[in-house]
Amino acid sequence: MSSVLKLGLRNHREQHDSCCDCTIRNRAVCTYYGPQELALLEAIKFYKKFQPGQEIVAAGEVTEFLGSVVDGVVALSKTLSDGRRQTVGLMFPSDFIGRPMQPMAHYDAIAVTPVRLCLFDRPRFERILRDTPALAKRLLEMTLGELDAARDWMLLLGRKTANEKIATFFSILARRAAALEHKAPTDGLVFELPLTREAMADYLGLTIETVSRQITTLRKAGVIELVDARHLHVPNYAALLSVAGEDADGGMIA
Amino acid sequence: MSSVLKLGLRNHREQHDSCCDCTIRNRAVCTYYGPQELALLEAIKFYKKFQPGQEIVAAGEVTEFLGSVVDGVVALSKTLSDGRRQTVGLMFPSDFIGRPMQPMAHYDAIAVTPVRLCLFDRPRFERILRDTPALAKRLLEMTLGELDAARDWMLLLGRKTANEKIATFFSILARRAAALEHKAPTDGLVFELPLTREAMADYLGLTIETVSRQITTLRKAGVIELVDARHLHVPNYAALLSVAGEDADGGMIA
DNA sequence: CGATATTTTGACCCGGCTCAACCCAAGTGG
DNA sequence: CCACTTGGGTTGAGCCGGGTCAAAATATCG
Repeated sequence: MSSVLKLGLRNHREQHDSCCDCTIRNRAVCTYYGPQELALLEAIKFYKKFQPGQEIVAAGEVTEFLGSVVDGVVALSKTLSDGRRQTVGLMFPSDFIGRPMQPMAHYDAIAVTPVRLCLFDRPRFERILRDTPALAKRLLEMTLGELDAARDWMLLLGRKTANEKIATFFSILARRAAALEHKAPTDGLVFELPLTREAMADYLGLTIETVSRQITTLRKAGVIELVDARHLHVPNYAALLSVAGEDADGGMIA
Repeated sequence: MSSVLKLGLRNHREQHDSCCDCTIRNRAVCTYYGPQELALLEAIKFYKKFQPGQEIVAAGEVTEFLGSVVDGVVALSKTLSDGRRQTVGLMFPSDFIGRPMQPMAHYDAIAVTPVRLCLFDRPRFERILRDTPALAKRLLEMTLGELDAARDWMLLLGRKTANEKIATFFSILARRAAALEHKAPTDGLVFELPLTREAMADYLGLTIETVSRQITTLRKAGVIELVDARHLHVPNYAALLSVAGEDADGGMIA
């Protein structure tokens, strides 16, 4: 219930690290910034850690801060009054959390793994946003990317079968894992599933049981292998893509 | 198949109208522009009309133009290789079509009613975008709005029942119709359904038959009345919202 | 007016949900 | 060290909402 982005947590700030050797330096909002512009953000940034399952913001709250995911995975979710829940976005390192120019949060943000955020005070960030076009441009670029990803996900939610949903999700994780090592996905790739079955179900518009059953189905079909419940081995990436219903490398981003 | 935004249609341009008395002057990308900035866009804009069902762009095409919907409704859709189709956005007057900084279209755009677009040559528009922060700001604002709408729609696609989907869609159209007359939705509101049953099914992640059946169900429950197949009467807006599963006025935008 | 598209309705089926049991690994406390 | 929780994950049995297939009813249009 108590949101940490909401109010007065300056006391809990982590110490500064230099932006220059930040792991997300070339992918986050600050990408286009040169040294002196970067100093503007560096001056107002602070880090904050969250435990798995911890709520970062709740829908409807007024947030005082916004910023980037540095480590870990954050789920953005919406909930109906009777408890049905849909995750509308998974935020990985370098993704930006919080909506500029509109302080009220439209969705819950929950840490699904241990998370570290690089946060900025909202009014100060928005002033910098007004004054430096490079930041505005990058933010527009990232938002357009999010929009494309959201629309890809709409196709998945509205039209794909449970089996295709799981395969699509795994193929995206595989691509992401390969990209982190600066290469294309290869056969034999092994990567971690950062989500519980429940978080996967929320993201894919399914139930836990269906997620589990479809994973079993993919396993028995030889499309994937489970190292353990949280580690996946993809013997044949093309086969996975084909089950996912993507032609070649069909557009998904996040 | 042949896309009209793609190439060399300068010959088919409609005549200019003044931006000053444009019907979408205060809501489109140009909102924040003063007279002299507006002249920049005015100089390069042209109008183009489309018939219902006509394709405006196809996914994968490189588009030479982008711009605003002036009249009518455009559906943005994605299609799987076996033909399953999901509409990922409905664009109404003042909405912006086309992705700056990335010429390849990610989805089909199809006119669902007679449509008039106000178009700009891509390279020239992007130059203006670089040079005038007001445009960039407005575009960011609109894109963030689209992202919120897309995520709301993900909740609908992933978690709502067919009945709730239809009711939600109608409540949004009701809100939009009321907003056009600058007032809140009132009981007794009558408005047009601009979409065929098929287009609704594509948007809601359903089949035509289910759409038709659920409309009948809502009618028999007294939540809506059909003036004719394309005109809806809402005797009790609160009842409609309640069926839609929205608390009070739950956040939906487009 | 026939011709063609759109919408509605009916009968049936099946994929994914519900409910329930069970498994397993990791605490936790006596 | 073992008994007991606890939280994730898997599996099974049965059901039902929405899909499929088919046909009738109702626009829309030359």
